[in-house]
Amino acid sequence: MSERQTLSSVRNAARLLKQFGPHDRELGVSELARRLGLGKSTVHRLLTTLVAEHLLERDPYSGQYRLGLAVHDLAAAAVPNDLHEAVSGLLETLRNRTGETVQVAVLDGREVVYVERIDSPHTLRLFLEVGRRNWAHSTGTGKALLAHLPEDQLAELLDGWEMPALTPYTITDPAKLIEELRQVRRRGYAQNLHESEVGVLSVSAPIRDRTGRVVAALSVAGPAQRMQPVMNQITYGVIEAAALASRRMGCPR
Amino acid sequence: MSERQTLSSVRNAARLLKQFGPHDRELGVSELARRLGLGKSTVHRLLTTLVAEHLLERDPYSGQYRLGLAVHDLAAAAVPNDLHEAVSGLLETLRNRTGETVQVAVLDGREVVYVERIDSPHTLRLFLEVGRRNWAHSTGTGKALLAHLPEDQLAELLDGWEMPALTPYTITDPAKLIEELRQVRRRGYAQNLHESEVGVLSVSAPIRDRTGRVVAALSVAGPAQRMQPVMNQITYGVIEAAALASRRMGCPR
DNA sequence: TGCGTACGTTCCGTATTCCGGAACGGCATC
DNA sequence: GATGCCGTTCCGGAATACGGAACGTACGCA
Repeated sequence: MSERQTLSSVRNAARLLKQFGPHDRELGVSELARRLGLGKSTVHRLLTTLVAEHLLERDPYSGQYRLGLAVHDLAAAAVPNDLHEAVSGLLETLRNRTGETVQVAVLDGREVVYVERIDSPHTLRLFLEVGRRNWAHSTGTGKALLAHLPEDQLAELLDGWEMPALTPYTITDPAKLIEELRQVRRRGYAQNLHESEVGVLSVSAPIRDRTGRVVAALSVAGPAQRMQPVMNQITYGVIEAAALASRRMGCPR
Repeated sequence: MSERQTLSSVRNAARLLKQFGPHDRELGVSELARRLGLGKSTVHRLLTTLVAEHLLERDPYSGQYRLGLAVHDLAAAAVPNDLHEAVSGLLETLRNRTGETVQVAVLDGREVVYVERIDSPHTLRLFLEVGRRNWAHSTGTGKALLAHLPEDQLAELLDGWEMPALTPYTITDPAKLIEELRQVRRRGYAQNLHESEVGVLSVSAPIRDRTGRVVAALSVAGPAQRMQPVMNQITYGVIEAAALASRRMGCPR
């Protein structure tokens, strides 16, 4: 969009706010003027305005400025009400980018439930409707979710779990599943390699809420022949989309 | 401060951002113009500017605007690096307001450690230096902290805890302490009524971090004769200061 | 199917706002 | 005591910001 269509004083204010960070807790008029390339009187006026709006506050002793409480209020207001809103737009973008089915699932005991889904445009595609369930141990989303369960909850699920071998590749040994989940945590995403259905691959990454807790998993799934050649691109796209959804949920970077 | 000293377009931008909330996830040009009493073209320009700065984003389908990811980045930047920064200024204000000693403590096993302290100006005052420890069961800060421990951690502490009776009023029965802690949780603050030292009262409230977890307790303490007549005011001030510190830590309201 | 309403976008004239340099007082350092 | 840097205030100039009008589009209703 054209620079002419934006408000320079508002952009200056935004740029000023973005100067603050973990290593820049407090800043003064002159330092901000230097960083922003603005006059000191200009910066002084910006600061006064932002303090009036509680986006900044001034330390009465040092005279320096720092981010104010209204910033937290905005962040709280920015957090979506639900998962659907958090992934809004992200699934379409990823489906358009990869050409494959994109879905979001949550864990329910030893199963995953698909709560969001955008289908691949290909005729050959997975056919699973929202609300459908599948075994957690044999799907990418399931492994992405199991991997981030608290240890006691995972142990409780594993106790007495006779995992069905849906294909010759399905992990059915609890010890092997635990090792697999350790790998999932290590690299940040899960893969389903013919484990729920021969000929089907998927990549999944966790979506976290503002406390960092995993609340869902996002995945791309499709026929092995189409997925295999572009696994790296798909993996990257899944991780990026899940990270964006997490950030929308207020999860720190 | 004078209105003349602030930037009206920046104030408009701030007011616009504050229109968003849990019940106002997405807003359009005309609705914002109505709410803000501004022209639609003015609002359109504000929106375009804020989108450019990623403080807002626009839903490509509905055309409506919502808060953007930069808001979370600001909130993350707003969270103090440590507790000292979170309470900066709050202790002086509360001490000046109440005239009594104000302190912040953290829990260490069955003891509290005072990490911040502003002394009362009165000659008759508590004399405890930063770093000093005290029994958690007999202090306001201790009870405020114990009250919000996970149940298993509290049970572990209580197991085998022979609580010294520092005064005739000290709670030494674990069952009574548990009941007392339940009261503390219910009303949101703790009181020390001659329990650590006869003649000394205190009021404490918890400070929470961005996940809501209690990380410290803030309190006002002083001689019973001075504290007793103004307990309600002191209680209110303590709760308010602790809430402010919590909000600075990024804890939702 | 046509009409009315509301939305968002663009343009342009006007005047208000915003910018920044200069000057100043205060504080810290040498 | 001098110097340097900070933050604050003032004021003149010019650029920006405002908002009304006009327009196209979309939607709902009869």
